[in-house]
Amino acid sequence: MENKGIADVFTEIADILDIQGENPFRVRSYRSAARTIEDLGQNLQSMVKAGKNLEEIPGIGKSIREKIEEIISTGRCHLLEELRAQVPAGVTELLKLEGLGPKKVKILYDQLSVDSLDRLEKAALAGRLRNLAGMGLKTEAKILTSIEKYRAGIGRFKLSVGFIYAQALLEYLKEVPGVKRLDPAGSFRRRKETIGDLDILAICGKACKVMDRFTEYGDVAEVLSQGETKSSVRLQCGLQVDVRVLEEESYGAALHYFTGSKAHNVAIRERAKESGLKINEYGVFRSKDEKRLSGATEEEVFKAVGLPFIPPELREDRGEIQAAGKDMLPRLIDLADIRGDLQMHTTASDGKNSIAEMAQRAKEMGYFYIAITDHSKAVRVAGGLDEKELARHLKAIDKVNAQSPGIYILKGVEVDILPDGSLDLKDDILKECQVVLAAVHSRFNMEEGEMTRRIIKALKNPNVNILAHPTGRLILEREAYKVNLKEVIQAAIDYGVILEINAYPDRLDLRDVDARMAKELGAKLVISTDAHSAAQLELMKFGVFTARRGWVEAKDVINTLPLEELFKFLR
DNA sequence: GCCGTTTTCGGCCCGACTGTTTTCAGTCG
Repeated sequence: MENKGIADVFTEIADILDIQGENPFRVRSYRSAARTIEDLGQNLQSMVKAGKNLEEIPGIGKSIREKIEEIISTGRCHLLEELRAQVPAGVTELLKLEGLGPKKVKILYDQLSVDSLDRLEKAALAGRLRNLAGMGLKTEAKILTSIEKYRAGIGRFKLSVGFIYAQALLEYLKEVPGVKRLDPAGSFRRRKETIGDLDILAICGKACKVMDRFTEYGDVAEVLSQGETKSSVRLQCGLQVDVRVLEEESYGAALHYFTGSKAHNVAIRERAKESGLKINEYGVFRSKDEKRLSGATEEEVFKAVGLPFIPPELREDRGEIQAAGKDMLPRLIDLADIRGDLQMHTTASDGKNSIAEMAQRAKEMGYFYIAITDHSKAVRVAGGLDEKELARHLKAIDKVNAQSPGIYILKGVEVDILPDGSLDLKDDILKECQVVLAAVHSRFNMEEGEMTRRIIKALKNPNVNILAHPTGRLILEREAYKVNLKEVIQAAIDYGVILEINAYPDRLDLRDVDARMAKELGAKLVISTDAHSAAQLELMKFGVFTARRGWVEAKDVINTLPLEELFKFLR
């Protein structure tokens, strides 16, 4: 069983216990265990096999450890089966509806036997909800629209999509008279790969009409709530946006609070409590007399709990608070550290621009080098190159280099890893390349052992320099193929292969937690855009965000190096 | 259910907005 499957078991247990009105802290324990497991970066099954004591993982104690072992050895969880007999799965699904929480779901199930979306919809349409305790006409109508939205699959958005909407909205709000400051917070500011909504904080002068102007914004489909300090809307695309107006003196506390993550905030506030302080979105207060101590900047908030500033990307309660406490936070890589881009495509395969155009744009961006890495022939849909075509293409690169374009162009290729682990191009031509990326583009549905052997076999080829998008996932579209990533990373280290963080916003592969595992195991990384046009070279920032979320430093990443030193890592 | 520089028992983060309520519970972040 994969970690995700085990995490799902605990999420469902938490949902059912929540509906049953069980001790909320017990519920929280299951939820936090589920989250910890999903973020773990290491396979629980392998950990158990290796005799690791799971109770050393924070948030996992005796009871949950036993259940994990039960799930791994039997594929089942006794507690969950017991709970499901009391509350069917269709009931927990109702929790996903906006506006429905455990209390209302319990009432619906107990009093109307509502145990599915369909039955809920029928009950609402028949007007049978309005007479239940705590519900009325509005609740009934709201539930119907929630069902509709849920069915339409409105959910999370890729970070890159968030960037587009955030930029436009911030431009608009900036123009509102009286607005002094605007900052996006939330998962957007933490640069999470997907965002559920967009939080924007504002400082405004007196009588500023920012809330009115916000809810009048042209792209608003629906105003969800409007208050003096907080308003929420849903945009046409389905993205929810919240704007909060704050006082200058509490802006740092609010920025910290609304940047989250929730788990990070809880941990920080617990830490504050230990030293007799209370932290909320308005500031840092002394617990005993509520005296306000600070809160204008985030630095003040961290300082109050004895910590240095923690970059937003790290705020996931994945050890950053402990690291900050020991003054051992990583010095995270910055976009400015990047000196070149080592994966891109041209018109020779499926790109939109020529070698020279790619080089020109990269030079304008201040890069010192790029690698041109078109596809190999197995990727037919992308117009992949065969040996002869690649040979001609490499000559074309030589030609552009010879015209002194002001940037060095490495000759490269993205060669396909065939199902048996052999490469799609002959070694003779691969030897002519300065950068060989190897990547899987077919047969994603192999079983884990087979896929792991396939990739490791490819890494053993001495011509291979980089393993591109190592897990093959497409965010919100396609799961990663099954592979033992830890073994792959170890093989990459053994054979001197660099692991890619693919910056293309649909991929971000390695993921943040995987990149962190790779770094901690001692692997070297490269951040590349996989650009299919000159404009897409700008996507590098998304790869850097992912690296930062993975605790990656500039020294872990080879394309922060000057060209001469880069060559040392390219066998 | 988890956890421990006050604790192995007794805590466990905190506030805004909505809708259904005449003072608050539920939901959300």
